[in-house]
Amino acid sequence: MNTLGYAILSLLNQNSRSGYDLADYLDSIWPAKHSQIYPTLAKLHKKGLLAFEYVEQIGKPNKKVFSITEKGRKELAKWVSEVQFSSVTRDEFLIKVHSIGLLDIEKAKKLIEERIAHVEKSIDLQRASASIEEEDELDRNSTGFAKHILHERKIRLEKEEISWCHWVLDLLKKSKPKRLLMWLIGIKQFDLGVVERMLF
Amino acid sequence: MNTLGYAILSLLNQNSRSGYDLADYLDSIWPAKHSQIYPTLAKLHKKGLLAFEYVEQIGKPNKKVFSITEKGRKELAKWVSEVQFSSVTRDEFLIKVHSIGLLDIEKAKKLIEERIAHVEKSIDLQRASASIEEEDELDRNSTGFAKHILHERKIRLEKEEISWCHWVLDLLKKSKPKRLLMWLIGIKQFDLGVVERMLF
DNA sequence: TGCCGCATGTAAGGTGTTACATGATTAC
DNA sequence: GTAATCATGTAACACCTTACATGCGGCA
Repeated sequence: MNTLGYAILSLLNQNSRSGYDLADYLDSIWPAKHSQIYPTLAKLHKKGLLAFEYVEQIGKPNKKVFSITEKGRKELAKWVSEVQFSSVTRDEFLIKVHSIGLLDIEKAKKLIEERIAHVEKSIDLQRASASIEEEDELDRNSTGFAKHILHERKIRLEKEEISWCHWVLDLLKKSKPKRLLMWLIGIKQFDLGVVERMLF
Repeated sequence: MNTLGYAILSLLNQNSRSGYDLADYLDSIWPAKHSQIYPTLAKLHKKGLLAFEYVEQIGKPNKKVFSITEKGRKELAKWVSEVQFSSVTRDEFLIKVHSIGLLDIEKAKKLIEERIAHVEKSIDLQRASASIEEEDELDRNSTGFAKHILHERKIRLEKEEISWCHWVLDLLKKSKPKRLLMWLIGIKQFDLGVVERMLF
């Protein structure tokens, strides 16, 4: 059993859903495309961890709605109890930050500002989807509890990232005069036009 | 060209290194195993983006030390200037949190506490590797600058995660009496032994 | 004696993405 | 009429991990 399988079981444990729907919900815990979800659902079904029924719809294609079985719930519970967890993050932004020295100051600022925009957009999307849910349900076993704390986690981390971005932008502003100074010391004679271009 | 290629170019742009060494440094920006690094280095070399020389060592196997070429630096600079960045995080912990309702309160706490331990260990490792570097160099183009801000980013996000963990632990403690109360309302008659087990 | 670290690589297998295939309905 | 959304799937490819192969030196 691979991790995607457990992610799917985890979602189906809260609500029966179609494979198509799963893709959206998976994004928050273990992103996957349809082409990966459908074969995995078939595999889980073959193992008896979930069941499905065809649901006819009007104006839309029919769908297969999957639900978790008792066996599936047990399998999931067992896995969740195991303490180990592997985690990988691959973010192209980190590589670009690592090579930020290759960029001139304008492009460096742009890199960070684009990141801020990107993360803020994500926060807005997050808020939009969360506002539907009610927040007073704080019982640990309720469906809303897990979603609520995962949502809070994402928002906190994203806000921290934005605060870090502003911290970097500050450093970039400060580094400018220092760079100018070092350059002036290096050449000893200077042209005011060049100085202006480096400051503004 | 894939992203790993750019990650390698980015590291080699700061320092010439062997494939074996790259693995350690890659962890912070784009994790990869040796079996993936060596073929990628060969591919980059074939494209003329990097050069290498054999370095003999005493008491250790000889190594191939790679350095970036002018062509490689240009290719990297071009890619870094492009604003788009894709990012994926796949963390089993998120799935387990999503299914936290399946665990009894002790196991739920343990899940979060293990996470705290895990992240704190990572912070310690991070600090240990960073203390070697000097911090007064704040010029944007210096080798240390990028490492310094990436290091700060990681620490900030990890601290935020720990703070979130404590927030969750608090919620778990609060949810306990409420759960008990609801249970009592449900059954109307009760056994003190059961009550004690649910509280402590 | 056996395992760990250094060092470079190949092979096989699993995971994930992009593209293809089909087909109805709704919105611009 | 063209694209977008709903809906399920397969095929080909790219990417990543695990295992294998080799070999020296140091350590318990």
